[in-house]
Amino acid sequence: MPQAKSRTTRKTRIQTLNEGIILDAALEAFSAFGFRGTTVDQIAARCGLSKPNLLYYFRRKEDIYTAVLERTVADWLEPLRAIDPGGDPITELSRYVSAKLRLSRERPEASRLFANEVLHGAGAIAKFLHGPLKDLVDEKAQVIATWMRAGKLARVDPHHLIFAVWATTQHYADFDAQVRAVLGDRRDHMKEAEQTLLALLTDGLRPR
Amino acid sequence: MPQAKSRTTRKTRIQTLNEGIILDAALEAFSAFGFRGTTVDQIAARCGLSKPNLLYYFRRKEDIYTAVLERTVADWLEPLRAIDPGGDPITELSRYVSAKLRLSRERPEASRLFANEVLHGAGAIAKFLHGPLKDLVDEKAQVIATWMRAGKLARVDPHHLIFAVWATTQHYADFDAQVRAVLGDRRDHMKEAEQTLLALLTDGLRPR
DNA sequence: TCCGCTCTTGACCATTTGATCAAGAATTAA
DNA sequence: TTAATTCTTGATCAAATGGTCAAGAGCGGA
Repeated sequence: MPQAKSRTTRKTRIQTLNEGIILDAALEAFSAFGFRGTTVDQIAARCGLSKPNLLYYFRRKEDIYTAVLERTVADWLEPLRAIDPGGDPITELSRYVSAKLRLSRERPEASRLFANEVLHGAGAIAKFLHGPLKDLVDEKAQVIATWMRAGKLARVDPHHLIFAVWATTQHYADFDAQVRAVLGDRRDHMKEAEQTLLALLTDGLRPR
Repeated sequence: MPQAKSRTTRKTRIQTLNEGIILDAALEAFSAFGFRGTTVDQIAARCGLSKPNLLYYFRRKEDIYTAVLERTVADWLEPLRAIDPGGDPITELSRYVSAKLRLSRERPEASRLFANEVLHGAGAIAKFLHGPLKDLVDEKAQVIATWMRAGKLARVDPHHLIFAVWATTQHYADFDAQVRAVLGDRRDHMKEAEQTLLALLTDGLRPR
């Protein structure tokens, strides 16, 4: 039982390798079908291991799920953390939008896994949401509030501003099926999405 | 088998009643746990009917699901359809945002059911997305484009503008767990949300 | 009231699925 | 090479679950 051992012993070469393979396959499966909609057999088939072999590395299906979530959630904070209080406000927020949009395009499964978890109550990541996430959001909301008090940004609620960025950017990963249905097979819609979101964020719709 | 009969015969009083009860319970269950995550027993328990009784009104679990989806999806188009080409652009779009936001607050389960379906590929509503939804969006995008050409709105991609409204408003239903975690138990955050979204949409962040 | 139709359910079935285990194969350290 | 450890899997199990069925209860129109 590698889980028990790993507290004291270093991980084997094969262990590291297979855990990675399993988590990759699990991300695809869980993000596509959800926790209950995914079977251990599916994950096993997807990564070419036998079902008992999966359960050798992760004792329970739930352990696979939480491991995948934890690996995903880590990257989630990065772009927000990168906002620089010393930078130009519009530039910093635009970079944030672009970074989140790039994540949506490059790792849509991760976004969908996260979305699915939150959508269903976020039971498995409640601690993350109330802890690290809330702390970082509060911190950056303070930064934005400072910018606003200095007259560098229009005054809106910083928290809801951050929500708006999350919503609009992750939409392209989470609601991909809907976006594709509405836009048809238009190419490169992410480029147009970025232009639109940046324009909206900085100048809004009222003509100047 | 009431389904077969209903083609020719009118629905019984009891039939109408129970189908309503079942679909209400099913909406709660499916939106909370997804299709695979919901059991027929759960729905039955929630509405006080026996499992075989549910399956008397809806032969298969999937029939319950699609029935709930159809009932939900109908309301989905309404606010967008209400956009008036003859009205003031900023006013019309602001009303659209407010209407969608109100839906998120008053019927979050419906929003989450829809979100979950799209998130997982939208297999059960593909026809709706490619048909009625796309048609209506294209129509309203034309309206918005006309407004822009007339100089009444800043020029952005109308389709992505609509996506942005969807994303930001539905976010408060779909990602409720996250919003609550970040905001704490702040009361009435929907009021602040509305102010923020309307301000962003019309004027953006650049100070004037 | 009476009869036909609708409605309800306890018992049951087949399948799926998460999880276990013992036995053997592969790997590693000496 | 050898022995200890790690890794792998076919067979199997128990529980959960979607769905069926026959038999009886309830309802509504004549």
